[in-house]
Amino acid sequence: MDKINIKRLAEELNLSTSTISRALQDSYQIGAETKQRVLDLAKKLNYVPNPHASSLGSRKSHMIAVVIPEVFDSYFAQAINGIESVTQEKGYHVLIYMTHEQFAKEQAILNTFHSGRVDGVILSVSAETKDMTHIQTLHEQQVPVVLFDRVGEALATSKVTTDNREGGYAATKHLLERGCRNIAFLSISRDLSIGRWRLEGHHKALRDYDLPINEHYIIDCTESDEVNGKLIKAFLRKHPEVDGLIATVEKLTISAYQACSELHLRIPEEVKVISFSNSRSAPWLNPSLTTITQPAFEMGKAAATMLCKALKHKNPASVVESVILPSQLIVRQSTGVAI
Amino acid sequence: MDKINIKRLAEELNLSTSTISRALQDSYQIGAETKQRVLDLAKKLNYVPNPHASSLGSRKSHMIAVVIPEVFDSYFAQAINGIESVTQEKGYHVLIYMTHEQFAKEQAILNTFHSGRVDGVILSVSAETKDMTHIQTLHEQQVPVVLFDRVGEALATSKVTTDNREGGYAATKHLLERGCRNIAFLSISRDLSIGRWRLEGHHKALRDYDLPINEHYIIDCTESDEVNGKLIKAFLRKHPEVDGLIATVEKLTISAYQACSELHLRIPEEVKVISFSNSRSAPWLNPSLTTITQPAFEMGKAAATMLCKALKHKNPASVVESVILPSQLIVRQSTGVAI
DNA sequence: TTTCTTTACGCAAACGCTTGCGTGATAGAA
DNA sequence: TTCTATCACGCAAGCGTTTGCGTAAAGAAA
Repeated sequence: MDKINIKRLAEELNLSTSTISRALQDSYQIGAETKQRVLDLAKKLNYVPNPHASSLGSRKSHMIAVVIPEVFDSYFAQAINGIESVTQEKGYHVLIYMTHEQFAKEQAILNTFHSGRVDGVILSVSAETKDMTHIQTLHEQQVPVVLFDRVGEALATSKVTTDNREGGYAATKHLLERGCRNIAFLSISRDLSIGRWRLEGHHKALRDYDLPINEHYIIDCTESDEVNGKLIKAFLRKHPEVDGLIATVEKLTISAYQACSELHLRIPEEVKVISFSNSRSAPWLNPSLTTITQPAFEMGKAAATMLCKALKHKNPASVVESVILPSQLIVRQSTGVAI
Repeated sequence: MDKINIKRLAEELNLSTSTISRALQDSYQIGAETKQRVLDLAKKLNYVPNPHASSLGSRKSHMIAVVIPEVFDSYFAQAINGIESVTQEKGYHVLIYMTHEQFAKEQAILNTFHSGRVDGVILSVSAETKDMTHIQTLHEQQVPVVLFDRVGEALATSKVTTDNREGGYAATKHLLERGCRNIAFLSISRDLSIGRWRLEGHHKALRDYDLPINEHYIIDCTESDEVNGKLIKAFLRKHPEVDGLIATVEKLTISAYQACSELHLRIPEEVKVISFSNSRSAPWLNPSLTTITQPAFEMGKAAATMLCKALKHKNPASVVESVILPSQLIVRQSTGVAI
């Protein structure tokens, strides 16, 4: 499987490289049929033009820079800061992409990384992602990828995670110790390893306390805050016995608070809430929020460090390592402590 | 002023391009003296190697991609989302840089944009930035830049801002109507246009209400949350008459809440707080926070749209436009409303 | 039929830098 | 003095596209 470039396409189709180039650009100078042939072969061979050659030739990079003072609050924002803290000193530039939790977008994005657009990838998979072959493929083409936070466990790539099982366990244990007996678990995705581990920790804690595991107490949330709010509200109305809520991601907390507020359920008196969260404002919420917080900045830093290290290697994709950073339980009012 | 490239350097110094290239890479193959000559000339000519040519030649891009599901909360994170929403559909890739509020970093970053690393720039200047020539220079070299939020007003570039004066006015007016008479203004930078306008609106409101303008009530905050907390605390202790606080940026709110908490000052009873903020958790703070909020997502979107539009032009840097988006006063408990 | 347009494509020169290999000097070793 | 390293640099072939210009073929106009 040698280099697949424009010349290769040209030979294969008995055309000149210029024709290929123009066909790919949908130039008016190229006949419809020829265009189609080119497009077909390109797709078949999974051809992605080399962006640097394009940029060099055309004098346009198709890149725009966003320069901002800072970005904080919320897990990923902090992680980006961590990443940037090492990349900038190592002389790397960072491109940023959002999958919006869509598998298709994630695939499309990773697909543009083939012809050397980037030297490496730091990725946190989308909630929809089950199939990991697009990551595997990238890895096989020697572009190193380090997964962080939301990882694909089967993948033989570098990983940075937190002790999610322990986190789920600690969260549940804390609620149990505060007297909760009917704990609902707000989940974003059953597929995400992160969610699975947290759930497993949750179950383990329940077992350790000889409590039953109730499938109905696991609420599968969606992308939409609005929908989630309704979901949680409906759930709480249907299950008035529920006295504890575990939000597996930050955003669900807001929906939960909102739902409780609308139902006039008092936190923590009637329902206690704990969340996996990295929000700086957790201490200042009403009531202040008990959290399991991850070392977001450090995780970003670790991911970037691992990637940069790999990149110095002759065979970057071959150097894989994993770290698991500890998360931290921070007790506040939402689980019923006095000030 | 023609193209300044490696060949040009070579001719100028009577060396070969390979020598130049190696000298710039600090290769062991090049003598110290020669290296220095090259470096000197490069600096003198403000030479920046073309990254695409480098990447093409060396087969490494020095770029890493960060792919994440989403990033929300806080102004810049939301703005990035807005930017990405248009760039992804227009086929641009976005590089992200953090200045950490340092002028030197901002300069250094923009400096790498010369040899076409990017087609355009979306920038929000750092708090330290007074001199705007680095931006001007970029603009003159035909790389279009659109300033957003924190702009340099003298610059003839595109801009996206909010009606900061009106915001400052509205915030002050609101506090005055709630009965405040001694309002402190927490500022991050006197240089930032954004701060100046907000302050001006603040002053105008005071004048309209026939109240004196007290210079001592303007607190110049720093980068450090810790320092800011102390600053505010010390201020409040020294000025017990102060009954209103305007935080010009989100992060100062946390420091303010903290300071009040430590001094056992009750919000809103003793001190009312209003903040320019985009935090999603504002409604859930304790007490919930009255805010002037900017349309962050829309601003990012507008900036990216303007940039993309300019980029289609033959002479991108020449197309400049400005939009001013309205901010919104959202009244909550921190300024004393009942639930 | 001749001439003029289109249409559809190929040629080849950039684009600006990297890098393997080669080579003349200089220096130390024998 | 001769031989062998080492040093310091130049040659030139890439890297994979883009694009201005040229042209054969085919159809339209005359």
